[in-house]
Amino acid sequence: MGNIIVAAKSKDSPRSKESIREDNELIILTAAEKVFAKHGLKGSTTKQIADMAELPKSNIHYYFHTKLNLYRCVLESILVDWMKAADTFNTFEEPREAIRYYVGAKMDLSRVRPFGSKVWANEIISGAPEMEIVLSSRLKKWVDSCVSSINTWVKLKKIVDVGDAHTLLYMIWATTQHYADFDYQVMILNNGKRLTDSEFEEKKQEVIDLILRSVGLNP
Amino acid sequence: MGNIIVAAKSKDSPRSKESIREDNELIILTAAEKVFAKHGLKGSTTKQIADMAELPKSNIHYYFHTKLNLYRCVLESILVDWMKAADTFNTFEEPREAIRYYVGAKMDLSRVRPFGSKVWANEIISGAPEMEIVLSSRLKKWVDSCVSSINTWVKLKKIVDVGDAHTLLYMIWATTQHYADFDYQVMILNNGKRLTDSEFEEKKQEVIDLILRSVGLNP
DNA sequence: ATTTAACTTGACCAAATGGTCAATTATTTT
DNA sequence: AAAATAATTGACCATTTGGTCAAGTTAAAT
Repeated sequence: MGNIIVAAKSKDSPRSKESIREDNELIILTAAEKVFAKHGLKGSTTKQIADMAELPKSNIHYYFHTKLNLYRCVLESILVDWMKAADTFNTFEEPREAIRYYVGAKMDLSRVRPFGSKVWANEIISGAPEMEIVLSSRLKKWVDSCVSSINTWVKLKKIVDVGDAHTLLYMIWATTQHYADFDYQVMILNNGKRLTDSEFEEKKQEVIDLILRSVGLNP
Repeated sequence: MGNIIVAAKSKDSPRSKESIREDNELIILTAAEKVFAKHGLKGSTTKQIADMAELPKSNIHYYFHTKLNLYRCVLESILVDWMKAADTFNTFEEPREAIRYYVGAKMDLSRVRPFGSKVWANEIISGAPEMEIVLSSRLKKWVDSCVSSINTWVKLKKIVDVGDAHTLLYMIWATTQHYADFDYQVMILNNGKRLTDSEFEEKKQEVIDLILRSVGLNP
């Protein structure tokens, strides 16, 4: 994420239609992610998104038809990154490594794409009216497999008995996403200064250690 | 919270002006809390709030003047409960009891007043435009004292060295508030059924145990 | 009983909003 | 080069919105 490189307009080398569409869709998606993160679906206006994207409002409608459709596209695009991080959980046999990498990946995501996390947070807080299906199918499935991994670790006495595995999972999600969703509060309580990269790395390690200890593993 | 008892209108016993105001303010605040929780400040309409309160829209403006003012009142009223729970943290000498009671109190709050938690979550996600002062004064002060308690425990070797005490605090906040803010997701992942009271008590205990272990305390 | 103050509410309004459309420009295809 | 397709954008519109107001009703004060 971050910077988007836009080819400078020039009479000499016209941009191809394909790249125009790709560029503009990305510009709009990025702008929309920011605006939706701050104001939610209903609170965001197409005008705001257009201004953020530095494009006329009609242009937004040309590429995404309706605000609701754009919103859904934003959510979907975030989900891609989210699922990548999710995969790391099941690629490690040992709980120490699985937790370490998964928590790390989720912390990184909070750092790199905070707006995306906020859009999803807003969506779920308001009852997931647009993404209920995703939650009850794709997410549910992943969570189930994750829960059974944790239960296996408990049975093999590799970690402490945590009761319902969901509780552990929620703690991981909540704690890591806190640094994205509530970044503003984190900043204020850090004496008004945004965490530097190295500070953030420290916190990441602290979170990993806390969670490892919470399941009885010595970091 | 929960049910609001409204005196039945009757020609025989007219309600006093004072109680009319008190009743209506509470009815409106409660309705607004629900609506703001679901749609955020900008996404909520005074009409929605009026409908939820079963009062004409003009009535909302009569009591609270503007939507923004009503929103601020809702946030303030939630803060009262929030600060009560916060007090429990500093009323115990020993970390085990302090954590146990504070986490328990926050979990109870998530259960009893989920809408309030969501309104605050929305406010902070969108950059705390209305409540920045509260965060950087009242909350900051409380957090500072809380951090020094934790640091003392570390020095006295009563708990493990957790690094930055804020990290522990954020984990507690995030995990407990998850059950309010993301209650819908919790429900979906609980096979579409809302947690029963006894299930919730189980989760509460699991959360407490996880957090105690995370600081090296045996539950 | 009468005056005063507080509560109630439908009608109304200016501003903002999501979305459409037709006219124009730019690229691609034939 | 001409026809066809895609991108751009200002003007426009119906609907929704926060908020006002004046006319009515109810309770309190004299």
